[in-house]
Amino acid sequence: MPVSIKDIARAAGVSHSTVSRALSDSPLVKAETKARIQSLAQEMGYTPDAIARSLVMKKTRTVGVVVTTITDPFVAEVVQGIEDAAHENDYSVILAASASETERELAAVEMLRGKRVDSLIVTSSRVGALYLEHLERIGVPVVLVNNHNRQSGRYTFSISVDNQHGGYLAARYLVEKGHRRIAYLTGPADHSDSEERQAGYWQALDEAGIPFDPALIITGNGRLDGGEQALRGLISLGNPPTAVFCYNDMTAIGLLAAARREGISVPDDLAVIGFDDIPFASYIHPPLTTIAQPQRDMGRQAMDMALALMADDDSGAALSNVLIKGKLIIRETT
Amino acid sequence: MPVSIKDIARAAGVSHSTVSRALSDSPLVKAETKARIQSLAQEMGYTPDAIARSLVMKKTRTVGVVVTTITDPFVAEVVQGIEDAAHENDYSVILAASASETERELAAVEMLRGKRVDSLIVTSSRVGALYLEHLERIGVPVVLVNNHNRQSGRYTFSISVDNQHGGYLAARYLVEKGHRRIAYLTGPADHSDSEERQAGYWQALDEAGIPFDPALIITGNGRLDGGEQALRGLISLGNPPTAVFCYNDMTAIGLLAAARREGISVPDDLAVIGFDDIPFASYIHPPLTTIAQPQRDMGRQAMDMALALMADDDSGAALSNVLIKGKLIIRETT
DNA sequence: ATATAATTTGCACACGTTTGCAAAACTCAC
DNA sequence: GTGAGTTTTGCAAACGTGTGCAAATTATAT
Repeated sequence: MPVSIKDIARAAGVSHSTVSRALSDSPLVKAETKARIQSLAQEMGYTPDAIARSLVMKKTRTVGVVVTTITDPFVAEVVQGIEDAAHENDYSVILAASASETERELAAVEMLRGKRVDSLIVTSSRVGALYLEHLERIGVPVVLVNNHNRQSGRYTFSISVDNQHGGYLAARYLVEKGHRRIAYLTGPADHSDSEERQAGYWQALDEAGIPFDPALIITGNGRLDGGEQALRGLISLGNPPTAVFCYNDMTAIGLLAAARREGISVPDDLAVIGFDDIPFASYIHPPLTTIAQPQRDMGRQAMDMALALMADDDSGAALSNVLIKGKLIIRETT
Repeated sequence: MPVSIKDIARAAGVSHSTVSRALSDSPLVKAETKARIQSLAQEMGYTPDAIARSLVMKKTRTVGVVVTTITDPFVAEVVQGIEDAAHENDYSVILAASASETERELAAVEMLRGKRVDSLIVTSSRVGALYLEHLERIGVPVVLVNNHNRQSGRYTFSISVDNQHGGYLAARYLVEKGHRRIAYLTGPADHSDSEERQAGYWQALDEAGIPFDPALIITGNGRLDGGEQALRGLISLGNPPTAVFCYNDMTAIGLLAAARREGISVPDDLAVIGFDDIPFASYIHPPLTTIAQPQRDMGRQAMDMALALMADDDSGAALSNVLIKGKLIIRETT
């Protein structure tokens, strides 16, 4: 049983109220008793019970973070950014993974609601108006990472890369390099990220007057194995592409590995471009051309946004959705 | 303001005790009122306040997980394993990163103590008896991942790979391949993991009658850039090694990238072996030879151990430290 | 109809904090 | 030494739950 404020009170011969005040350095308590109580608390090994405090304060100083999987390096970077900013502001982070299953995602949100988190940060979930509604039900500020929300409510904002712009950048670059048959290797189904990147891809093709070939849209899952398996689909095509724009770097790296195994040389036989610029991207071979997102910084910004939203003052009022432009990083797979 | 048990009581015309019992499906309340209350709770959008519940129950159904950085794929896998097992058992996870700074690690533990987590899982921290003492101070079960603890107390257990054995396996394999000058590229200072792996390396060299050359111990940091920078130190050696055993895969991958840039061919000029078998290991080129740990499963096991320790029955009594043998996975960097 | 047993409900307290308000203890001036 | 003012302290209520125990209601047996 941890030592409580009452234990200290008993030891010091004062009321627990006085102890409470002394420990919060209130001017209402005499300097010497304050000192006495504080050192007493110290030696008794007192740690304030955040649970009890939360109950009366109606603040938990905790944010809930829901991710698909922490195993994706992009997500990991974002979460680390969140954790850094949270720690600096004395907040803590409850992590929940959805495994991209709607049911589990909802369960996570419900659990976080029960734990009375002060705010919710959700990264690349399967979106859906239906879902946003559920999010708002919990009644705390919500910030979406890479889930641009059009109709931001009073308390839900988003910070995301401009997916369409990024997709456009990637595809346009491939076009400039002379490619005409360019495939898009998608992320998991129903993720808005993937759809938006695809829209940018279309835009670039369209602009270049390249007709759209539905056979060039290959379904992936955003993971290494997704990219790996996708290669088959590509080479089995009668008229295979000369370049592939991948939903993310993981997918691209999977694709690269499969290509090498099949003796397909990159970038000569097949150009590959990714999305995210995860730390690994520059360490693999050939180093991956990609669209960079400031991942860790996006995490920080998401947390900062949540902090502003949670603030009592009106610092949340000035907020608006943040749309970050990704940067094309040219390396050696294109 | 979320709806409370009292709100429901008022709406149902009963006392809050009855509502409490009805919602926990107690046999003490009449079937029909129970049903009425339950559906009422449903439509009023009630979510039990875990904070209040924790206060009286003295259980938070929460575990604290402290890691160096979630950004390390090995750590991410372990944490995902923990999260999976936690979710299945209706536990939630508070994540805290230490950035390998002792001060921050201690702060994390203190914060988790304040939040009254039911248990603590700590992965690859900087160990130290001094530190373990701090861990025990919090008064909840502690399970260490990859921090073999010799003197396990009643409530602290560890699950880890047999680092020395793994290091031995790696170095012995290099010896078998004919290498005589084998370097060890360490992890961050003061991490016991690294020291133990190094001990295994020594053992293998010793067994092979290879004299120990202190110049062949290069300091890394367990990250990509650490491996990258270490290459300089290696090639500047008058009598450079023909093989390197790296503390972990990240380090190895960093080293590989630098080697390629310097025109050093792997494995011909330099053989490289890693540790962990992170998902990327088989996707890079050349695919990395490494010592595999069942990362995700270790996470699950850690959580299971914590669950047993937290159980009221004596299922924790049968526990002992778990030492897993790593497996040598031969790929193409050796 | 009455006594008794069985079921169902509510009262009150507890968990560890914070805080408004009143009471107590000091301080100072006269 | 008395009074007013100031500082310091403690009482009590509150936050949202769970639960032992007594009270109230209902069912059962005679």
